[in-house]
Amino acid sequence: MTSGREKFGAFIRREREAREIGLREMAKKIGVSPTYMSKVERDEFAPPTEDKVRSIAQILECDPDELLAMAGRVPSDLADIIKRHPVEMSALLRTANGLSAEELVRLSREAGKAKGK
Amino acid sequence: MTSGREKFGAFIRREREAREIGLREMAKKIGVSPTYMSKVERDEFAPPTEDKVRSIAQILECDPDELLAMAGRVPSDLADIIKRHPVEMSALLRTANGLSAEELVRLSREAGKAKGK
DNA sequence: ACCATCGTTTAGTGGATAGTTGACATCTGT
DNA sequence: ACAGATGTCAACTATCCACTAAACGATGGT
Repeated sequence: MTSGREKFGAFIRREREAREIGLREMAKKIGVSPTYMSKVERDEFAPPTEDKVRSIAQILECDPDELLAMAGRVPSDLADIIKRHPVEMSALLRTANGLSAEELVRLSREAGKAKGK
Repeated sequence: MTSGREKFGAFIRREREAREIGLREMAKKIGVSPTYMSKVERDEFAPPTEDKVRSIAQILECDPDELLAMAGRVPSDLADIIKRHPVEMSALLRTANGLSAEELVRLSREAGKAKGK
């Protein structure tokens, strides 16, 4: 099994059709050719660059971070954050790995408190 | 501080020379040509792939996460972790941004407690 | 003097990434 | 009937990326 998760292309096709946007219209808004869009939506081509994925997220009104994850990309601002404190952030992420979504939210709140001081 | 602004190439050259390892020897251990090594160390070429950066870190006995950060790369295991909970992890990282190293260590311990249950 | 070793220069390669163009069949409304 | 919009196919292409080969000049030891 490649992944239990839905593929990037399949997801955006479904969401696009749900919003009754044509493939050509979508392609135009993003700034790519319809052909390319078609191949991406059928997962025949890899997902496009970060800026285009963000643009898609905006059009489909879905979370950019989630869509970028589906695209197999780390949001560039997160990459920058990690770069500022590589050792501590790596440790944090590795420890946070395996926590549930709820626990992660709690942890974020904890971080927010430290910051708010 | 482990100088935040030093370039990848300059850093590994300094560390390599400090350990009295020849450029050719280093290149051989990593599995690249001396030519390439030379250019990388003078920051004329971009840092190599993750596996080679990790191999360099081991030879120079320095932190792989830190070296990968200097190389402008996000460790692939961290990318995977983010991918598992994109929304929560993105929120966590963005909130954690701006915290000091000490506060980040405290936060990691907090995460460890939630996990250790 | 010799030459081995050092890092460097010049020039190039093979594969991946991120797309494009133009023609094509298939529906849909008038 | 046919005009227009829909998605799709085959066939490129351009630019990076990650790296190599061969020859080069400077340095140090015997």
